[in-house]
Amino acid sequence: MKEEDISIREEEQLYELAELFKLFADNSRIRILCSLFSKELCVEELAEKLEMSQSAVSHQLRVLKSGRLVKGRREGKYIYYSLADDHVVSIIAQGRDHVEEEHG
Amino acid sequence: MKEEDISIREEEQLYELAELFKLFADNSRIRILCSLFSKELCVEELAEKLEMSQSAVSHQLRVLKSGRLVKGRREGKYIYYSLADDHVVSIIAQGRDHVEEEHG
DNA sequence: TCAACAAATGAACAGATGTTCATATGTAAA
DNA sequence: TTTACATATGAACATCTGTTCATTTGTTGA
Repeated sequence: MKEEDISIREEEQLYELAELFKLFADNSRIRILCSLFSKELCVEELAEKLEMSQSAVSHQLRVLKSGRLVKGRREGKYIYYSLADDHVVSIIAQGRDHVEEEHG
Repeated sequence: MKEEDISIREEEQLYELAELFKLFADNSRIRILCSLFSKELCVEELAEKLEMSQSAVSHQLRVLKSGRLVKGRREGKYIYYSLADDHVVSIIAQGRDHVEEEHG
């Protein structure tokens, strides 16, 4: 038996980590998340702002919600979505730093 | 014309950001990157350690290299790969914090 | 209840992605 | 140059993923 610096426990974590990064690994989802930085928006507002169909936005919000990156708040006919977590902002900021440095 | 808090310049950045996160959004690639945290490894070492084929590892290293996340150093027959950038560690660490908190 | 609107959902489709298999390239030692 | 080994690469294939389209669910106001 040989030494491993990655235990089985950590293997599970790495899998979850990959799953987390998948949520950020799509242009539509990144744009949705960034749109929610400053204020909550309903589905139609997102769709119009991002020039996506209502259906496409809704499908992606579903993905983001199941990944606990956004949350929805019903107000009458509308459901307002916002970021579920400050981590979202810091993860994106970290990535942005990397992208910016590559151009420097 | 309506106000946008996301300029065209930023749209490009968001696209690049999604491309960056794609590199982390795969279990094989995450495992390769984490294996390179502590020390550089050649392709065969990675393949054995991660129980992947030589070809699969090589294909993924190509992706990671083109994304400037790893770099290779030839030493005779072997090519030793290592992380190209400290950002890799901090991005993964940031993600790990998020994953860990979700379990807490 | 009905009409109108907002959001969610499922099926279908096209495009992207990761692996395998076979092969080519590159390096070192005989 | 030959042989052996390390790595890279291209094609093929199966799987995954994001969008569209059609429809359903849920809410409000008449």
